[in-house]
Amino acid sequence: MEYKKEVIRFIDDLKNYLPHVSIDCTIFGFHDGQLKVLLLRWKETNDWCLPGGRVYHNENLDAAAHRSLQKRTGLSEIFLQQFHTFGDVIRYKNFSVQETLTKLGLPIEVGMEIISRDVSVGYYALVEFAGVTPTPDFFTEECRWWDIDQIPLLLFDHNDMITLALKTLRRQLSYQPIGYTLLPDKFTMPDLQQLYETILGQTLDRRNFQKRMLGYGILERLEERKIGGAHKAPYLYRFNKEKYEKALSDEILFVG
Amino acid sequence: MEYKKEVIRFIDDLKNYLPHVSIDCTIFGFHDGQLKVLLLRWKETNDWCLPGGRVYHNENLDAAAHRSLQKRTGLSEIFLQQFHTFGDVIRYKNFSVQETLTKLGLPIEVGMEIISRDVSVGYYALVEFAGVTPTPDFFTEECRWWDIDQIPLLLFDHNDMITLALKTLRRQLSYQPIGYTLLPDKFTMPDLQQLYETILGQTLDRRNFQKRMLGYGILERLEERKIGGAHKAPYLYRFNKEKYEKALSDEILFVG
DNA sequence: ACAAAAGTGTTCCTACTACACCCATGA
DNA sequence: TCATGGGTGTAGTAGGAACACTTTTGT
Repeated sequence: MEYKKEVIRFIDDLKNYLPHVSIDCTIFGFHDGQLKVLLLRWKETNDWCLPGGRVYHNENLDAAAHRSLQKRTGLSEIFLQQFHTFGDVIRYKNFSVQETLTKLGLPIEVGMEIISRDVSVGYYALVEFAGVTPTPDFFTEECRWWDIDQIPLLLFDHNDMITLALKTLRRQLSYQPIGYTLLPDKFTMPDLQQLYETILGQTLDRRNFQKRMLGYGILERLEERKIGGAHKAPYLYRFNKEKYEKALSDEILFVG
Repeated sequence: MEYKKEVIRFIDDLKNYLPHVSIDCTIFGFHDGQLKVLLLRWKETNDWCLPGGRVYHNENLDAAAHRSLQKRTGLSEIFLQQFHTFGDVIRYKNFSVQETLTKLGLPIEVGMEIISRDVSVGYYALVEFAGVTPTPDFFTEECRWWDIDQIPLLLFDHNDMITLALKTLRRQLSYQPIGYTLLPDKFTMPDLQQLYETILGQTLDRRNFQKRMLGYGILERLEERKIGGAHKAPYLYRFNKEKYEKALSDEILFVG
């Protein structure tokens, strides 16, 4: 009964959105030396997909992406970047509408909305792992992080989206700094290096990496700390926000 | 009478397209040492804009872009690249619907369609200037090239689109070769250099430029020719298509 | 013969790469 | 005390940048 009410509300809500336009977000997080992506599992199924959303009639595209992301992660200020719009007619690989609707107990009306041909604008986000509260949405009952190299077969064309998001992120790394929104406020140089190595999928020289990073002048060194770890205690660093923003807009050539 | 019939056909045709989704193309050409963009002038007005189009319900986004472009330029095989999707609610700067509809003698029904909130996918194309037959569409009566640095104030957010298209093109130049579709089949090294200089907006060293270009192994030198010009006759070159395509997909680091 | 453009090669310097030793800490 | 990881500096090298003279052709 309660569920039925929700469905009605959902269908009603659809009128408020632009038809045929959707957004999907590849949300990158970093934890335990692993690059991770936030995925959702549909109710009553074992099918996973990217978090997404729709756009209100009077809402900017970027605002819609931020709104969706905020709902899924609880975060409001995040690095969010549009990277590609997916507009093929056939975007529904690995997806049996009939089956899913039956499992969800949804009327065909909803199904038609779901499978209506959408042009989907792809965004990727870089968020601080620890600050995220994964939250499922109406269609889904589980929301959790997946290691980037263990992503299962996803619904729709979402595997392609993640692949292209990662490719774009890697390229972005070559002309913009990264890390401000992926790392906690204070972090060590090895932390930062591990992040870069994980994104790029290759190891980097410790000394050269440090030289380069410091050379860009966007880092501030604090006191020694990093208590708790074994071995020699590494320094903690923090991004200088102003200089970081400037480097972002200047598109300085970075790691390549 | 004939006009009225066309309007009816136009309105009827709208049903075949995805609502709220459009595409716009920044078509770059190169002539007389100038980078140029193809613009359209609306009937009965002095308002210019980018060529664009809509997407059929069963048509891929890229296909729609190619189709629109083909209509405007007569070219079918062109380099076409999606670069950004423009999704702000307010994309209608410099545009008085009322006034324009009156001038065009169009019913309000058409006006509503025109000003309905669209998410527009931006593409840019690189075409060979000489091969293009600029062709106006239903709403426009003039279609011609404009020098990139003399673009007037355009309708909608089309000035922003051109700016971002050029920025993306410049960046693309740093990791992909350019020129295959912008230059005629045979061209001289100074031609190619002029193209690069025009796009980048800066002069380059003749010798270093030649060394680098030849170094990438995508050019074939032909016989001396380039008849007609004064002074020493430069060699003609041609792109090696296979190697060019490979360089495109490899994303080798190029001029930066 | 001269002016204007094109062909070609070398030197210089910067920036990235590779690499080794010492220090701090927990077990 | 030893193993592990972190802090730091230097030498080598490859590739981009700067640069000059000769050749061709039309006027």
